[in-house]
Amino acid sequence: MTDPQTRYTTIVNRLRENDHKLTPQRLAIAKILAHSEGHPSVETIHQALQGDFPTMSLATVYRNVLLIKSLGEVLELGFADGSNRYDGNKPYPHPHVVCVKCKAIIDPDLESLKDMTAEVSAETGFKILSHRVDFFGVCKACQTSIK
Amino acid sequence: MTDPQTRYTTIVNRLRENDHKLTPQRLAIAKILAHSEGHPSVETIHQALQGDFPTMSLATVYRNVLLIKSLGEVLELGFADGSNRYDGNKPYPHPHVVCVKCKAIIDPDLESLKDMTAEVSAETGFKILSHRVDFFGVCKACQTSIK
DNA sequence: TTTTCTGCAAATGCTTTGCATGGGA
DNA sequence: TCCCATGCAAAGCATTTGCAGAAAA
Repeated sequence: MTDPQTRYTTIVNRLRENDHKLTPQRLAIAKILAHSEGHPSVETIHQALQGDFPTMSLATVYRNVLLIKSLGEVLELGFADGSNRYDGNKPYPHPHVVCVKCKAIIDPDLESLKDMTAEVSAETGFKILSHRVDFFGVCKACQTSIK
Repeated sequence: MTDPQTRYTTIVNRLRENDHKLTPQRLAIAKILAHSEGHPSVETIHQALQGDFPTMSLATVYRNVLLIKSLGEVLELGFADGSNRYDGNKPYPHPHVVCVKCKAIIDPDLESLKDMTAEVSAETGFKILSHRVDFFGVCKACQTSIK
């Protein structure tokens, strides 16, 4: 994981460079994205800020996540069920492991990803630019939970 | 690619086994899914059937794709732009290679996929159930095309 | 005949947009 | 001061659902 403080600074700088105002709401959203613990959804971000900004609207979260995404500082993960999750800590393509029960998302380090990319290239002749690699399963905690 | 005729028969049998009526609309949708040329969307399927069923509603397509999916006979591919595409020819998780220029989609055979799944399991402790592995790049033809 | 399926329209649920006010720079 | 940003509500969009009539078995 990248240092959240560093990521936060980077995002704020990028906002400044592009002449976007640094409102308290915007900075608060940027801070959450810089951490991106558990890969938050818009809903999660909104709820997390209810304490500090009781009147903050969902629209503001949507607008700012979209803005930061347009600056290339957040990775959007759209899923088949329509849910969108965000990662502003590692805003570049990387593998994910998703728990189908508790919806937790983990970033594994996969040694074999480089080899697989090479294999794809060799077999198809494609020049590979990016990827979306997700695994779905049940996390340790959910495997042992009594329910 | 699996023989579309075989896939069609399998889907129809599965429908019969589960006591679902074989309406003309349902069978027509099953036939398109059995071929799944170009990984059709609901919209695409609906338009393709306008000739034979001018009054067919989108709801019917949605309901039947959902039904066949619930029988495990179609793979749903949700993309970041919100579009959902379906594959009833190979209804199980498999890797895709997408050309970002001409939108061609290839199904590569990746030897390293099994190893990667094992690596994910070993590193995270997850019990892996399925995956979504897509690579994006430029195909051979588009690499050499003069533009 | 019985039960499911279809077509239509209304209702979702998530995301975006219009507008007037509020607040950065 | 000058605009951009926010909050609210309304509008969009793709998908789902309720209902009455139509069709499969």
